[in-house]
Amino acid sequence: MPSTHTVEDETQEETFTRLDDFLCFVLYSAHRAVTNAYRPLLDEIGLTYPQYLVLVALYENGPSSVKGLGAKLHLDYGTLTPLLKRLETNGLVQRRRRADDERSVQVSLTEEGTALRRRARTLIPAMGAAMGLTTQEEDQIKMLLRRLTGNLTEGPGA
Amino acid sequence: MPSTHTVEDETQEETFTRLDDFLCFVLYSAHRAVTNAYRPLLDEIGLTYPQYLVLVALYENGPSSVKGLGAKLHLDYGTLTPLLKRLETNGLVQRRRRADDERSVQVSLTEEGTALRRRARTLIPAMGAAMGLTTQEEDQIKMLLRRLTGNLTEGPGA
DNA sequence: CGAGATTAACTTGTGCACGAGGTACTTGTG
DNA sequence: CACAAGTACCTCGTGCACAAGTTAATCTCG
Repeated sequence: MPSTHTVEDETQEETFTRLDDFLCFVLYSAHRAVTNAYRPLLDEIGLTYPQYLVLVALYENGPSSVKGLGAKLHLDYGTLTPLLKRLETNGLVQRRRRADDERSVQVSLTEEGTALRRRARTLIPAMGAAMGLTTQEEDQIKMLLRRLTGNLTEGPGA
Repeated sequence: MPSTHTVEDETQEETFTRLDDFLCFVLYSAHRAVTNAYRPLLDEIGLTYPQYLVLVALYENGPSSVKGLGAKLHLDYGTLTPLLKRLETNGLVQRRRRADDERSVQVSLTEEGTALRRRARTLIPAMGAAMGLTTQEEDQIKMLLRRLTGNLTEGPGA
């Protein structure tokens, strides 16, 4: 009940979806709840959430270009470059220009970075438990959200 | 297949969940896909995504304290105070100290802010269409994500 | 009433996330 | 080979998002 409404505009009153029913808001809230839940665990190993994802991606795919990481994580250079520099400063990754293409920067995990990613193995089950959903429910969310993301980024599966 | 693996550590190889199967990553990707899809639409009316949510909340609940907005949106003062100042600079909200409690700041929509929120009424159906999910699927996501958020913020429904 | 606790809001600092603009290297074409 | 186009990356500016520390008003209760 918008308190600023006066009697005049009752012509099309209350056709407004409630904020709590916005899918985008539910998604936004859930995302922040999840990253906030990860935070204390990641603080212990000195990582932020996006940094953690970068280590996971590098562990999974091996040495990658910045472009490749961006494609995997859907992030651009403006986000990745400073993030990777911080990881390098902390000794977790190495950044090197490729000899065969001086434009490209090859990012690879150091031993310390590899060890840290392995140490973070416990995070997923810990978070899974805290979320309190069944495996089927998690799978259902993942399936629907992947379709949503796909539709929004590649255009509807036309 | 982590390329940095050597033969020694095959003891517990491949117990690592793939990044694309992280629920948190799926959620993070979907959230960013949605806000990126909103961006061009919001640019037209000169709002950012969180600013849009604040206008929606104010329209729905009427004049609110900063604390009240924070509770509704799960945001803290460090985020809201500068955001509200920008909205005030743009003439969309008014900020006023309450007479009966000088600690509290009452935030209310201006006429321009009210008009803008009404103008943004078309965003929800437009985005809903772009997401390409059925109403049932959207309801399912909302239901599951609300439970997830609840479990993570209030602790499991113990 | 008055000292201490509480509360509402603000400020500062760090780190994403993204757009726009810039640089250096490589490729394609005449 | 030269030069235009394209590519990979970096930088800068804006705006969240959050933690930690600060200020000022209000409440508590002795």
